[in-house]
Amino acid sequence: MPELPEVENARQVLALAVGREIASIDDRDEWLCRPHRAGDIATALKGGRLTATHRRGKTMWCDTETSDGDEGPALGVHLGMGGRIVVTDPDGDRIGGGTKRPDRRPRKAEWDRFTIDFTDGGQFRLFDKRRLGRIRLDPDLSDLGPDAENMKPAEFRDRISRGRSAVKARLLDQSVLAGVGNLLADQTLWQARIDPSARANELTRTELDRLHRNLNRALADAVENGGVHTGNFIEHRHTGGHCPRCGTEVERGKVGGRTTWWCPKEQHA
DNA sequence: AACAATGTTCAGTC
DNA sequence: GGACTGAACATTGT
Repeated sequence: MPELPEVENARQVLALAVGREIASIDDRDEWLCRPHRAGDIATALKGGRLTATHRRGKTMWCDTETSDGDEGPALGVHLGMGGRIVVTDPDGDRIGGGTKRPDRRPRKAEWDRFTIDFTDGGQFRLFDKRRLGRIRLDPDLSDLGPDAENMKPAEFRDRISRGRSAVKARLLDQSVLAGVGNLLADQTLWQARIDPSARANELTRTELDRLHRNLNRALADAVENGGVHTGNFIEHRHTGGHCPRCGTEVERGKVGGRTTWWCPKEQHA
């Protein structure tokens, strides 16, 4: 689930945990809480509270303050491939996240990989089946490019075309710009009618601007419709799928290390 | 059983 | 040294 639109949604849920006093923390999963040892995060934050939430691309972090009111370490939260944020009220009911429908999918307790208990009885949980999410103190953001949303056209052109690799690989590179994932990249390239394998530095200015406009459009659509999976190309992204514009059967390959689908008729150099 | 999965990182190569 | 590529990572679902 998590690309920029999903993560922004998760951040808004996380914001509902701000200001609540931390009673205890379960950080026993040393894989997720790397590179800390179990208890490190609990010790650092117990008695304190989250004071603000931030997001850049797919990375979130919270400012914290200690029980003395001093500034505490930032709490980094990354959803990985399939993590979700859960925040509950004192009754244990989930809050935030738009849809109030209780999820009926089976959920195992051990899939809650990190938990904060607040003194009011509510919780913050990182739910992550695949265990590729990350919780860390003072996360290093220095390798993250600017957030993919609201980039200036010139900045987008410069950063994307700076490298010689496939344009899709540039879109996925979080140090070039932060927030685009595999689905959003395929959706954007299809909308822009650009071959995912095209060398980034060989794109014309017109193509780069078209790519940028369509990234913004795909982003806005995903935010409005509730996720990158709602993109109108994504549903055709499977064997036997057809381009919703021209009807050509979509092709599948590997670009930028990820499975890639595109319309071979409309997306080529 | 084998493979893919909406992500990141590390080792290896040019 | 930088840029780039592919495998590895842990786990689940098909």
